[in-house]
Amino acid sequence: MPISLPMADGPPPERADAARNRESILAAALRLVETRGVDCVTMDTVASEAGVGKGTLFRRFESREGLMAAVLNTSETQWQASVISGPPPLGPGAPPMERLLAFGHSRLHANLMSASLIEAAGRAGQRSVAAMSFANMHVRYLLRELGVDGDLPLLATAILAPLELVVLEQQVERERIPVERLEAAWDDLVRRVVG
Amino acid sequence: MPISLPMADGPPPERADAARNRESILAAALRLVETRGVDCVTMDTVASEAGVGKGTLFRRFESREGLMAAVLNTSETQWQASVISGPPPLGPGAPPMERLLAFGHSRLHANLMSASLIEAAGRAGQRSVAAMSFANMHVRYLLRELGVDGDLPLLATAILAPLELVVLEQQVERERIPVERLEAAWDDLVRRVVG
DNA sequence: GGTCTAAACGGACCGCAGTCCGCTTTCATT
DNA sequence: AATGAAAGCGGACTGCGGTCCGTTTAGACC
Repeated sequence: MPISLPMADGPPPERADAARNRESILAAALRLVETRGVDCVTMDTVASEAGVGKGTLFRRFESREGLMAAVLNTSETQWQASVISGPPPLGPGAPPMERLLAFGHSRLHANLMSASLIEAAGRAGQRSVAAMSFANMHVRYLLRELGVDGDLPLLATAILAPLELVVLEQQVERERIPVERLEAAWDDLVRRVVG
Repeated sequence: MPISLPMADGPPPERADAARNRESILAAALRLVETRGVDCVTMDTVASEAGVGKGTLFRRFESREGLMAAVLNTSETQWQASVISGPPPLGPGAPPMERLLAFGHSRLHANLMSASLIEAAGRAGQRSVAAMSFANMHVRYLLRELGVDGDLPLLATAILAPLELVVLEQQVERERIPVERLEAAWDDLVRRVVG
């Protein structure tokens, strides 16, 4: 006999139809993004493809940016998994400096890879606490491991900043700088900061 | 008697009415942005306030982002002037390291100050070659002055990256980090990089 | 001043993101 | 199984960015 005690009982559970709809929306969005490309995916299309009304999309995902952030999140999660438990040097097992450099390269490539999706996710992609704060936390951990001292959270942010898409795109698309040079420059930055 | 030699004669000159319209559009946009705030300024409003048709706006400024970038450019230009010829330590006269630190602080504040406008300018704000490449050039110059060697263009980009609005906003709005701490962390970064 | 052409103009029009509100479904309770 | 209320649903509707194209105008040349 469940009695209601005066505790914070969190957000109310999701209704069955709501869950079903969310999954089918996400699946439809993922499929459409893969086949047509992000820019050609409209909310109406996703809605009709998922077999729901437009209002449902917006109730579940807040905005187009929110939906795209959710799509992006699927690949982001996979990437995080390979950082946490994948093979070295990205995953655990390699010495910290090697891990850090591998991390930077990997993130650089990942960001360029899903560039259009990241852009479409916009602020929502940035502020998904998961995305940014995971990377920051990991870098912080590696810096501590390397014996760096100082304001680690902000130092981590500082060395992650050049890997942000806005910066990368300027360099790759506008200035035609080859990726290898970006990697080398990032390695240099890290060594200066750590050293 | 002007004869037409086979030379590249650049872009054709702007017609008088076109110039007049551009100015009145820019003035109207500036005024509206100041009074109502960026987010409440629609293209239709700007058009009617400037006394021109909507088509004219888009022919002159390409897009809403382009128009906002043009508005932003007016304050950006003032800022550049104070870097080039203002009083030290931001302007010339102070030792390079002091200038560099003053530059970072100034840019940090400037970015936060015109946050909404920068966001509204979006990609157009980023890629206005003037904005980014001026800052990069200046930092490059100061680094050279300080005897730093390495890939200076990319090193400059790297230390400018944490000052980008996307990064700052995450820290200030999301993580509630006080500005003074951001300044201190940037100083620390610079000192590590310069060695 | 007349004429001719390229440039500029402007507002009707379109597509899409996002809102609103009356209807439907779920499910806890009995 | 019946019931009631809260959560969910969906599609018509709005507002804005952006385009299109028939009309107007600047200004070069005669």
